[in-house]
Amino acid sequence: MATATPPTRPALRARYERKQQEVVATAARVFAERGYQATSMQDLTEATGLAAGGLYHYIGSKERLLFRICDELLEPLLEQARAIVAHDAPAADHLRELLRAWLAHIAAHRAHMLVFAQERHVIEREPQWRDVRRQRKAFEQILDDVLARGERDGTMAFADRGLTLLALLGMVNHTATWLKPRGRLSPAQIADGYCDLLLKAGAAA
Amino acid sequence: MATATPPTRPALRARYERKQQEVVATAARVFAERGYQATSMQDLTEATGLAAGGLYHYIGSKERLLFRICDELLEPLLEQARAIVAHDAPAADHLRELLRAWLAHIAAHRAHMLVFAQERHVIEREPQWRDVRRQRKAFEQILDDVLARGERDGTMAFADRGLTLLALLGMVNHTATWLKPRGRLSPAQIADGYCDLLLKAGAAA
DNA sequence: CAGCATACCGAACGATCGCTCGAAGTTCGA
DNA sequence: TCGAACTTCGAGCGATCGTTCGGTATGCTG
Repeated sequence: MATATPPTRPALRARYERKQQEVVATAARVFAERGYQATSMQDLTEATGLAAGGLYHYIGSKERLLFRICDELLEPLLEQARAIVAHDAPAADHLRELLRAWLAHIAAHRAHMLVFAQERHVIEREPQWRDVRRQRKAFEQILDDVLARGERDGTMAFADRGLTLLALLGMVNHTATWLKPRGRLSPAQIADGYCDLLLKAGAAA
Repeated sequence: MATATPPTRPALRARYERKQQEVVATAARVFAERGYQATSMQDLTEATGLAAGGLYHYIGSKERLLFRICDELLEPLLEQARAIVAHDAPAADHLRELLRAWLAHIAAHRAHMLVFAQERHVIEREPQWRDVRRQRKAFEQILDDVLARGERDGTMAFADRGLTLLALLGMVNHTATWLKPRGRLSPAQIADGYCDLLLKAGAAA
């Protein structure tokens, strides 16, 4: 995996990183629309306005670009999730907060999310994607822990917690495919909708 | 879209079609694992044991192959769904039957399903995929109709039927990514789990 | 058995792929 | 203000892409 060449002079570092992120965001949009493999570097030069050489100055390689997209998606989400479960609150409250943060994140990084889901087969198979897989796993674990805690303290009672978690992951991940900026429901409303769905289905007797 | 060259002699037609379907099934497996765009025709010649010429004898083109995979997935599923809602039964029974048929279909055509989900961006954008989009839409409409009927006759009461449908589509589609042939839960158990989730969440007051 | 439809091969085609690199232009720090 | 660091260009690299096609072998059919 080739690396880009960031400037050593600190004064230029900020400008470099801003432009780099701009390139990543543009690439994410194009990847989401056309698919990662189906997008050529030529497509990206057109979308970014940079020529081939200029593009590689910022990204290192096409795969590195994909990695960056995944990292920009998962890292801040995981950090938010950890912050939420760090403070004391009932499991149901944690679940609602997690879902709201998650949906807001998806809304703000819809293209990133679509690419991440679309390239599942790359992420799942290749050894160099182990860290990405680990981040995703860690996030899912946080959700499972919250559901487990709800079961343990008697406020939730799922027929099958494992299946419930998988259902939740499915519905939320799927959201990226239909979510529109000016849709009928806001990300928070969607999050609450999913949360109520789970809490009603798992209402303690 | 190039067309393959099926034999006119009826005696050979059966053999041709059997082998053709074998090729499609193999291709679906490889596509699901590596991705459609990332799979080269060379990969397919190795997976099928056919040389390039022999392969094209059966498939016409790579895109045609993708189309066949989608059609093999959607057409029989849609037919089953129509048969289910054709007979008289309570909405909840229809829902359960639909989910069972759907999950069984996913289990039997896991690779097809993964490819279909993975290549969403192709299917969504290109005009020649209109019929495929229409089939998917028709299936979703059948599901929505069942939920709407349940609301109308008072046996179901969803906070937001539209969101519930989207959640359902999400969780079921996502199932293909984690379903294992010898998993803890059978397709029917998963279907029932999802069905109970919805019915509990949408239990009439 | 004659003869054509079918099955399959594999070299080769033009196009396009991701990426490199030397050079030119620009900006920063001393 | 001068040289080094940085940014960007774009022609062009070797590799690989999906596909074609003339060929041969193997049936089926009359």
